[in-house]
Amino acid sequence: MSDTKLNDIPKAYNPKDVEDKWYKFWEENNLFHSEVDESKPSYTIVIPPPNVTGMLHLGHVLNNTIQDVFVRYKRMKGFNACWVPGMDHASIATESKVIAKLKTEGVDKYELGREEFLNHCWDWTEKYGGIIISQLRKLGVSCDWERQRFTMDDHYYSKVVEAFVTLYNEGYIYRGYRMVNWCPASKSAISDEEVEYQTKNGKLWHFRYPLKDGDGYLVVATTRPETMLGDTAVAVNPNDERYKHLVGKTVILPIMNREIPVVADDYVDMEFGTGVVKITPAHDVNDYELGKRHDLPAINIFHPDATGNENVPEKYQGKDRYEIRKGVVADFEELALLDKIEDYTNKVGYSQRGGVPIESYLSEQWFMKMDELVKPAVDVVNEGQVKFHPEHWIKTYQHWMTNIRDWCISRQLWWGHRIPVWYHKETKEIYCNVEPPKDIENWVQDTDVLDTWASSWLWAHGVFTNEKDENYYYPTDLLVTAPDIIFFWVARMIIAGMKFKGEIPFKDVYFTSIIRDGKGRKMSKSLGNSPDPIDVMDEYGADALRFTINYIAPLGQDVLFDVEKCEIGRNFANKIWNAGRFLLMNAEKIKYNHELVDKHIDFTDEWIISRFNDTMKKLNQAMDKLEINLATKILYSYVWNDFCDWYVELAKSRLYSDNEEVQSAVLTRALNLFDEMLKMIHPFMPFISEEIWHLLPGERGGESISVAQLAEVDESKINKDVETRFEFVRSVVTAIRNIRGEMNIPPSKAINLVLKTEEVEESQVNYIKNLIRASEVFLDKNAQKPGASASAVVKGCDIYIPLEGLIDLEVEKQRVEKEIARLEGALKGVEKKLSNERFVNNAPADVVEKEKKKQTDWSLSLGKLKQILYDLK
RNA sequence: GGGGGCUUAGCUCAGUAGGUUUAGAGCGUCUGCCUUACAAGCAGAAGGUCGUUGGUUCGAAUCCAUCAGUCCCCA
Repeated sequence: MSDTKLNDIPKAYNPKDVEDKWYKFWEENNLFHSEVDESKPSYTIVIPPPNVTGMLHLGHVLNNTIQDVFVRYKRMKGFNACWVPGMDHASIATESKVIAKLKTEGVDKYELGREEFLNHCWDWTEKYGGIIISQLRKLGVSCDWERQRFTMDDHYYSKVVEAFVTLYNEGYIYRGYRMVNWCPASKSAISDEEVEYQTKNGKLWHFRYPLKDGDGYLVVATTRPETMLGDTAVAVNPNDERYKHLVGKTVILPIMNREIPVVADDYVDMEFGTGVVKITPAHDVNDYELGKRHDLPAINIFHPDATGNENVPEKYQGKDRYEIRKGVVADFEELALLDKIEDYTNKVGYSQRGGVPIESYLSEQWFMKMDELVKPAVDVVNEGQVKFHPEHWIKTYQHWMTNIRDWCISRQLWWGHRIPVWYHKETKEIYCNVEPPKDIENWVQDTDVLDTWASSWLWAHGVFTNEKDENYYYPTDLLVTAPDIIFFWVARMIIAGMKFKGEIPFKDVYFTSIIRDGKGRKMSKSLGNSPDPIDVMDEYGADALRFTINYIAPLGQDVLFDVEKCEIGRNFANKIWNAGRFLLMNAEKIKYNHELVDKHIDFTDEWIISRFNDTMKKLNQAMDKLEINLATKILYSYVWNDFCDWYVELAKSRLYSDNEEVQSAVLTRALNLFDEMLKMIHPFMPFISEEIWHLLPGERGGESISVAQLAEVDESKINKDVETRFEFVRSVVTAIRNIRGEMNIPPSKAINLVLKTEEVEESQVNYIKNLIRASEVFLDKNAQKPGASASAVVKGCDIYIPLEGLIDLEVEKQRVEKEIARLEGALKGVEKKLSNERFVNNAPADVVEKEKKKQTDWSLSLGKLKQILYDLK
């Protein structure tokens, strides 16, 4: 019971006053901590660990709000809910940021050395890791903070290394000298998935390569002139009549003055350029393959940072690849071997993290053989053990899985899980184990670390630090993630789950919308179109942001976000606040008495109870199907339309009655319904629901709404008959409000009402009277229409409003004519159906019955309206 | 080139299982209201031949095909 007075409850809801307070309360009381409890079913979510380098953005807000809604909902449904938070070390992203920071201080990574550099990374982690976590708290997430994990935690680190050793021992991991995607910025290999293709307006340079014997030359076209320094052949298509006679001949590679052969290969596209292509096996994947077929040498021309190495002319050594490009083109011009330059649009692969064009680069790397490993992961998705929402992502997943190539898992970086492999200084023997070799002085460890995703793929079980927990919480229930990491993470987690646990990592995968700005553009720092969620929460409240983002984010489609849209959530919060305020205000004068909760019940109470149960049922169904967007709409419409617009308005007459027991019964019931409604709201808007819940009189059971239990649906209370009785009242009231509106009769002006009907109950009439502010209502089954009056027909009931002196006959005629036209149109449609023999014979009987009923009802109403119109003329 | 999504009111989107009056909501627009919970509000209204063409069906926004436009992923 609260001693808050009305004066203490502000007219408008102010989230600032309440949000921090309740988060502190939840955390201090450790309400979201979960322990193994075999007597209860678990409901587990592992957070997609945000990068330590990151700041909270709207994508996180959507993603984490969805997780929180499900966790809170399940907690309130009696599950042992556990949401494990954590962070990802984000090897390449973090390392490049730390390098950039050190650079501003004039410090170089290599001068610093591995140990020192890692210390800086840990400092960075301490500093920025905390930011995103505290930002998440502001959003109200009910994570189990005692279980917070980091991919570089000792325990997790061990699991990653163990996984490597296992796969190595089983032959899934091997080392090889191969062509990889190379990021010159981070000087590391990256995986296929870390390459992003961008369309660029470039040039196509046509170079002349002189033939060794005799006159003439071949013209090759290239988008990358600088690579010609590493050319070891030119190639043509074997079917190309233009060049058949030249196959086997030799050309002189300009600048390098190297003799290189003309080879024939099907790979060459006769349509591209001149049909002659230069072959650089060391710097192009296709050329590499072609080179292997023709036994060509591969000449590497770049240092790891994509500057020229010892294999290029001295003037280009140490120069950047784009400077070399300029130089090479100039050289060709000078040699009179530049044929022409064309504009050309092509796709250039960029390093996702490094932000620079990648190189295809030959190097020694570690790879994971994927073809066997993916099989169980393909099956569990096909069989529906792991369900995708929306389902259509299955196709994308399966397509990727069945075309998968070996995964390059080594990175030439320091921040991350170091590859547990040592090489013997003398024998060059390879040792792979969790523990370093005993005679460590004779070995050197591999300097590379693992791809971040080769650590986070263990997240679903790796976050649990003992077997008891792992067995209880794993498989987890739900993974909520953006679709752009379906390959990086989702697919690989399923692979890892099947491989290391023999079980799926999660039962459902919810792919969130991608947030765009109001114009449909991706949120990006450079565009400056990405609002800071913290500012948004400061302005509108966390609840408002949470509700809004779910309200506007349909499953599986992009969501166009504008800060102003948060008004939806803010206004909704204000509505809830004021409904509460109204009830609490009355509770100061009227006694809350739980014993009266079932007393003085009429059809409006039964109606709202019916609506409540129906809503709860639909909400449960929506949540079961992971249709959170639908759930917000169900909730919104119940709260605003049913509860506030109608039920509260209907309840007023009895709250203001002179019977204290009636007052008490109505208020008690309303407060209890409001309580249940707050619980329904709570997973979506945890702060405001908690705040008001504590102001409610009566025993509310428990210290926090967040651990209260949602009402069970009582099917027997979903009452169609009662809903019909209510609908009659609503229709009559709406019809009369329409008349008031169209006739410009202000609300302050009292009216009288005549209802010509036999089937209306006194209580219905009373509610109608109150809601339309009628001074008198006359009930008469034989009523005659008063002279100057406005009329309507609702469900066979004639409504007359005498409007002597107020009525504009012309307006009234138009009103009635409009309604007649509408009904005639509708009737025509029905009659067309009913006159179609095939419809009557083939359609299900109940459908035909329904149409017949419509015909009868509308004909009746139409007849009455025509009479009314006739009288008006 | 392959795959996927989307196209419904001025805008953003719902439309679950083909039959819910002649398709709904929010925002915006228009009209009237500071009606003692809420102007962040209340009441009312206008506004759509559901992208095209065809097919299946007694019946299509809904299922199928085609085309067009648009966005994304993969190569």
